[in-house]
Amino acid sequence: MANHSCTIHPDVVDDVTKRMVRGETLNKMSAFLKVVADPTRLSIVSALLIREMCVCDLAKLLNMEHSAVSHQLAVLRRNDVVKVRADGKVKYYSLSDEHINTVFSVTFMHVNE
Amino acid sequence: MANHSCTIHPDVVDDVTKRMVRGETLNKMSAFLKVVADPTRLSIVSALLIREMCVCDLAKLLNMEHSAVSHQLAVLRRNDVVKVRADGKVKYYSLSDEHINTVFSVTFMHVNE
DNA sequence: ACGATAGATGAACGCGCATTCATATGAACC
DNA sequence: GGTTCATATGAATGCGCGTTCATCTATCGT
Repeated sequence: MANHSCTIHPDVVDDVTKRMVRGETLNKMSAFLKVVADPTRLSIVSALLIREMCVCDLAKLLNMEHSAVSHQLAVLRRNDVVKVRADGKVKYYSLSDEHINTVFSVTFMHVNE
Repeated sequence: MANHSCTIHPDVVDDVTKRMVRGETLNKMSAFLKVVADPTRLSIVSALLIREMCVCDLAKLLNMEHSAVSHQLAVLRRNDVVKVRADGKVKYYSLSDEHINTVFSVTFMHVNE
């Protein structure tokens, strides 16, 4: 893939290759960040940080169709960002992990310089 | 956009609407997360966490073309994730912010359960 | 000044993925 | 059992964006 090798510091490349995070771990990290990077899903996270909510209220809150909300919740569920609690026909979603909270907070601080 | 309103808990919707992060702040957060969510850019961040590097070495390290690396570095630069130091014709990139470090670490812990 | 090397940038292709539409499941109430 | 309400899911469309190719700028050495 790479063209004419013009590596300036082979020793640096070797050293970093050994020590950096890569492979499957990096793919998983990328996948997780992609999940929360989507504006719609980040809105959902932002709401669930305050309290658990049902799909119906989330749809109203975000001014979206139920279907779209449900699709995004499925993505969040598959990636263990949210968990579900059923109460009759209503299903309540909440965050499943403290890490989400931390990532959200740090990102919030970052964009506010 | 939303269809027949079937809101179950109007009070909850009102409350969360007032307290949740939204609007421009949320867009900025989403944009930042998208930037670091890309596998290629996350690899670059992973490498720069260890030490500053030049484009040439990064290309070798990631087995990519210089052009692709340069494009991604431009994205990272525009979003204040990395900063540049010029030394002759060689340019050394490094992370510009401690927040990146935190987001990376927390994400790493998250994917390792 | 000229060639060589490091990097940047513009344009275009191609794919991943979010939204939409339509339909399906599943629980509650009669 | 059938209807209604809350949510889920499958298929199809459309667009954002990462990669590639080609070109351009800038800096060093001679």
